[in-house]
Amino acid sequence: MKHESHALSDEKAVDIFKALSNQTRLGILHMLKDPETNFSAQAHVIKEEDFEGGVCVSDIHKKTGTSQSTTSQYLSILLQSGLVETKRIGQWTYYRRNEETIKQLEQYLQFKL
Amino acid sequence: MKHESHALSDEKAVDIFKALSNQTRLGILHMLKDPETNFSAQAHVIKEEDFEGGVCVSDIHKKTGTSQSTTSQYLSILLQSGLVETKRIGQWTYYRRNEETIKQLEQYLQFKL
DNA sequence: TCGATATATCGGTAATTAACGATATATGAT
DNA sequence: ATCATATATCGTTAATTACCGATATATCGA
Repeated sequence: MKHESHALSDEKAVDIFKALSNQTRLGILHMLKDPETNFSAQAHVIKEEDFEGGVCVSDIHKKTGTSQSTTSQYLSILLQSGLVETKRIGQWTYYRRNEETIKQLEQYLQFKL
Repeated sequence: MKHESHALSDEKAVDIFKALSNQTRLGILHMLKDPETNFSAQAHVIKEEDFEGGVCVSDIHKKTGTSQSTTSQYLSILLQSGLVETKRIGQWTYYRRNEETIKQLEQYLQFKL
């Protein structure tokens, strides 16, 4: 049985809006929407490891035009807001969109904003 | 003939997210969703003046818990982002939600984010 | 065990935002 | 013309955010 997604609080929504208030972070979210086309074939997306759509930090870093540390921090901001989720596999940390939160944000806009 | 609402650019979307990244400004937008219940009956919403749903700055100020100047600035931020529209009538400046922009933001979330 | 690679964290400076009180400006009433 | 009310703007300080380079940590391969 799949648990229901409960509605976002205003405080949580503000956190998400803050995370989205930056061109680079918004760009990361865009790229992660279609990893196949946005990242090179040799990107370390290991299908067997059950984290489909995940992209490692260094691949994201190459695309952002910001430093490695900034990329890492931005990913952590996106993570804390719930917009992405993460999994460590070996020496890599993969990030992918959390579509559940994104759906909740859509609902917030439609019904609560 | 009604002109089409064109899609938001990423830059414009970031501006809107910035405007929404603050509890007070988000609260103003919420209040303006239902002016009848959120503002006193004697609020200066003059129907003949053709700006239905508009609420004047001082009425909004009373509800926000911030100073008059902060309220005014926050309204100006919301205005610049396009989330509200404004009309001066006599000595009052009325603000109301710009549902067109809000709809565009919903579309942005659904199709571009 | 020793490097090499991947990522996170720390410590910093510059820029932006939050929020205020004081003041300027615009309008309306007397 | 003068005063009162409504709103905007200015000038300020504190807090937060945008980044960075340097360094710490974790994992892999030889």
